[in-house]
Amino acid sequence: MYNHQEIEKKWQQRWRESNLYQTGEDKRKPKYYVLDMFPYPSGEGLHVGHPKGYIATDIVARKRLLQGYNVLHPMGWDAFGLPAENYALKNKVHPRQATQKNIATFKKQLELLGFSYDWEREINTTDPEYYRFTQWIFLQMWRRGLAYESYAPINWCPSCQTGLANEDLEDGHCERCGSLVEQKPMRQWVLKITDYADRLLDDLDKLPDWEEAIKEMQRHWIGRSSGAEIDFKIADSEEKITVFTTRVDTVFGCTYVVLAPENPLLASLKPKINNWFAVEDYLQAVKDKTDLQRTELNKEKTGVCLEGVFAVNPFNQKKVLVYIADYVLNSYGTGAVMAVPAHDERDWEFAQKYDLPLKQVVIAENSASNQDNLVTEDGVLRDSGDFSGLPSAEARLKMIDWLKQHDCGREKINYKIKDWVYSRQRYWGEPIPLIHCDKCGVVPVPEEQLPVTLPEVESYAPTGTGESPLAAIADWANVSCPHCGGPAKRETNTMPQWGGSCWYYLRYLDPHNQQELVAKDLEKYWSPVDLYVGGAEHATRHLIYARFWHKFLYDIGVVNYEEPFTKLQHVGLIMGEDGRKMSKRWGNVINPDEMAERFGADALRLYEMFMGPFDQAAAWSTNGLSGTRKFLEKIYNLVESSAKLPVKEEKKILSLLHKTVKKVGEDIETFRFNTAVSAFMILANEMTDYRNAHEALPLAPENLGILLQILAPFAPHLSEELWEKLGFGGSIFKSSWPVYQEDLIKDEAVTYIVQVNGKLRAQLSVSSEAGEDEIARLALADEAVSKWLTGQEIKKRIFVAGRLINFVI
RNA sequence: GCCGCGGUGGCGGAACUGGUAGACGCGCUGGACUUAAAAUCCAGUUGUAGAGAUACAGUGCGGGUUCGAUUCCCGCCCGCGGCACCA
Repeated sequence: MYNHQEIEKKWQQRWRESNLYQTGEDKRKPKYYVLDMFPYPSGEGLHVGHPKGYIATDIVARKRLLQGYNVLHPMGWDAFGLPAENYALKNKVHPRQATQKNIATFKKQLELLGFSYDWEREINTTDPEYYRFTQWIFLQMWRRGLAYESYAPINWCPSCQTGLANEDLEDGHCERCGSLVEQKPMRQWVLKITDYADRLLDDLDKLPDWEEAIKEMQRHWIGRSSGAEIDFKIADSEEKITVFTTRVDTVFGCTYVVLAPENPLLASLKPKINNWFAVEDYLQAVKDKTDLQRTELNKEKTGVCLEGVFAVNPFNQKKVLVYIADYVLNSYGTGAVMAVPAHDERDWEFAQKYDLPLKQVVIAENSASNQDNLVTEDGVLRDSGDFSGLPSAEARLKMIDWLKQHDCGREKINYKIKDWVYSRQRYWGEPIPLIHCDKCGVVPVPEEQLPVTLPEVESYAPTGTGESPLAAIADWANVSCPHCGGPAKRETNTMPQWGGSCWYYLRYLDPHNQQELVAKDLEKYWSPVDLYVGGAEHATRHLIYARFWHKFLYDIGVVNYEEPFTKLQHVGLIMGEDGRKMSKRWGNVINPDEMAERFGADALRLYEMFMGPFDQAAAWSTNGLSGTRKFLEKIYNLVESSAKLPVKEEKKILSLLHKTVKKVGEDIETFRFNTAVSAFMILANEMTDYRNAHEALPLAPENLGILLQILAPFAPHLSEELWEKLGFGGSIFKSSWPVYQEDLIKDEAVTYIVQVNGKLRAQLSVSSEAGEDEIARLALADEAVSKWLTGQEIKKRIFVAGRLINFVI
């Protein structure tokens, strides 16, 4: 009887006691670094979806172990962040205590599933010994001008009472709590990720083993577009309006210019504006709109003309009208556009509404546009002075040259990605290691004084004033300036959730190093991460941030490689049995502990891999889990009966075993675990059928051992147990990954299909040596084939070696 | 609107570079064992017609290329994910 509870407990204990999963350091062996995205230890514990990715990495890690690699397979905790803090607030416990408790739960759950983590290397982002280096990296960025103070309006979550980065928004709402986010001007620390935008974009091409989908998401997020800035002088004034455009070629079609309502230029234009009251009304109306209302898709465009103000097109000296309108964003480009209604959809809509003139200057063949007088694609220029007759692409280059020569414009590249708002007005995060001195300005905390630890506070509730709760701790916040010794104040904002996860994969390489974040030789040996598995939701957050920090660390010589993660694989979600996302709210959460208890961790591991393609979402089915459980029972019974039954080694099954070794090996590499599990099942079914029919086992014990070796990464507990039962001795993971034999895989007989006009009419089993003519002769002799051919002329014969023969009549 | 992914039995899904559609699993139906049930084992399970051999239809829809299309091309529909007035 297969007693999974006993077996799994026994082997988990043995693995622990023998330190089986301690990372190998034998420098003669090749290395393999397999990494999971470390979890945020929430109060709810793991549900059955979390381990899916961990099972896959565990399979790969165990296979590499059997293949003789030094395998690094660590786990840790991304434990700073709002949920722990909110939980702590509600339950009046310190976030540290809540976090510790949650980590203990998570760890226990992970151990129940039999993962091969090296717990010696466990890390925790909230450990001061860890975050001293998070702070250290921040300081290096500050020193190089990559961290700066900004007073620009930022996203503010009124419920979490903190500023947020662009990446923290979903549909204009706070990603954490769902509240509508407001714009609020306040002092913030911001990281200059835009300095790295080009490299973050271009280097994606150096990552062939990243899924195209994720790279595409990052490309869009970075959103590089190249074009030009053009200066429009204001008539009878020293002021000018600079616009950004990707379509300089349409500049002769510009019939007006539009400023974003927030554009600061408006204030200096005020004296010239004849209808200031109307303008003020409009500004007020815009202000009253939420961001969502403003960006609503089908909203009709609105705006107000600045009467009395004219902008001058530098190319033809034409005076055009100036508008303000909220379809122009102040946060992108220059906060001003030249409007070319004949060649831009938005300008076209606006011009229709306000009856503004339209001038076509690009003629495109086969224009796809179905709106009158709107041509958005490239073409050939006309009515464009010296540039008439040029194709758009060429015109753009020449016109940018012209702008440079006449000093009224320049080439310009814009990005959608914004600098990373990096400070939070909350308690449970890494303190930002800076000090404000009235005399010396911003002064870094000396590196030997790191970490700046979080102080104990009475209340970690957010203040809502834009200041962190840390500001209220006078004896922590008030310090003397490290520079001049005078009275000074600590920076009291903390770092965001995503800070600690930007470099954690480096800390695993050298987790106890007190001197530096990672020793050079260890970094050189283990980097980069060979395989990184996690959810696609991190595509434009963690994965961009981490790449940014990594490139910075490369620039300052801390790491050797420009990209941290060689291969990235995303894991599809596991949904509830009702097809909805697993959540307490729907009551459809399945707990892995309970499933492991009932069916066994091995059956659970196998089932999660069997559910479907690894990267696709799939709905949970406890019935499905009973299927992989039955499969394991079959394996158990087969091996057990080997003690009682004679062995009659069967060539066909031995061949199937070797085919399975090949298939499973390949499927693990390509993340097609579902078909690997299916291959195991086919083999087990064949063996069981044989045993039932012949009262004998078709495979000798050493061949059963091969089966166990390839099964071991999937079902480690059972494989160990049966390995021991067969008397092999020692852990199965100290053995090696089997090599399949080509000669055993080759089939002696091949099944040919016989088609007439492409329709299947018969099957032929022939020797793999047989040639085309022989097969044709055999096929024609077959009654099932000949009856379709009598009285017909065979026009053509198609032969595919090893597969089919097709007669065309 | 743009970008990406997907649509195959009652369900989850197989099918390598165009070559036996529905592997494997779940569920269901019938049978064996049992006083009975569960478990287990055996058989069946895309639809239509037929007792049956078999025939025809069939991979979201409509066309096309091909001896042959789930696979390639053109035009649509639907679902999921991302971005979204980005000039």
